[in-house]
Amino acid sequence: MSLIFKALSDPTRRRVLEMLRQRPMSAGDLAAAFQVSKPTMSAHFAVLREAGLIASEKQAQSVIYHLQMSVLEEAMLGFAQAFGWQLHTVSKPDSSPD
Amino acid sequence: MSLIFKALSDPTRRRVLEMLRQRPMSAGDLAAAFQVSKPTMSAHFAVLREAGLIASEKQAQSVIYHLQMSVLEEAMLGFAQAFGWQLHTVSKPDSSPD
DNA sequence: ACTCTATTTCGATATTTAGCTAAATACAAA
DNA sequence: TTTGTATTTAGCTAAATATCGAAATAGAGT
Repeated sequence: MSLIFKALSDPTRRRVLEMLRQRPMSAGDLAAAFQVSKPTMSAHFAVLREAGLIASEKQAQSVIYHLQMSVLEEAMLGFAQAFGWQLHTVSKPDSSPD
Repeated sequence: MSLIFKALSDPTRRRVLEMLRQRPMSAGDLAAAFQVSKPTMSAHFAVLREAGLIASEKQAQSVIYHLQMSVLEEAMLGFAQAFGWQLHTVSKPDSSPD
């Protein structure tokens, strides 16, 4: 729980999660969306990975990250419960029409 | 949002919030529930206060802290929304019968 | 075997954090 | 006004974090 909240305490990392909610993305594509250096972004990815919030697969030269929605959801669920709230899924974001 | 998640990233501070969900408590009573020194607890209170999660009134010698439930709730609500969840209040804890 | 691209690791520095003890403050009470 | 109780501030250390540029690694393509 601490690792997850720590990961969420940085706005860059929260935005990464929101971006990954739309679709999986490569480290480079994600990094391009922010002002900081790639090594810094790589460190942010590591924090998110260690919290279990994202996972990656290698694809050719690229590393593709994707959100581990269930981990985020269970953490929020547990926390919400402790404060007398209930959490439920409303919708997934639109996927691009094909 | 960052201040709130930062505040929540420490287990001591999360437990303080849970205790204050039951009832307002003095700094000393709260501190007595943990192993760490009172100055350390005071620093934790400061972090929670700066995040807006708790507030205090002076009462004689004591400082009574209470949870700012609405701040916590709005933060969670906003975050939940960004991930397609909905949050709603289920119950308040039992107050002592009189 | 090179070379290019993508990403991470390394090494450095600066800042923040959590913890402590000792000292200061605030207020009550004697 | 001195004493006692509650809490915070000050000053410190050790550990963790965020950031960078440079170097290392991994794969693909030539």
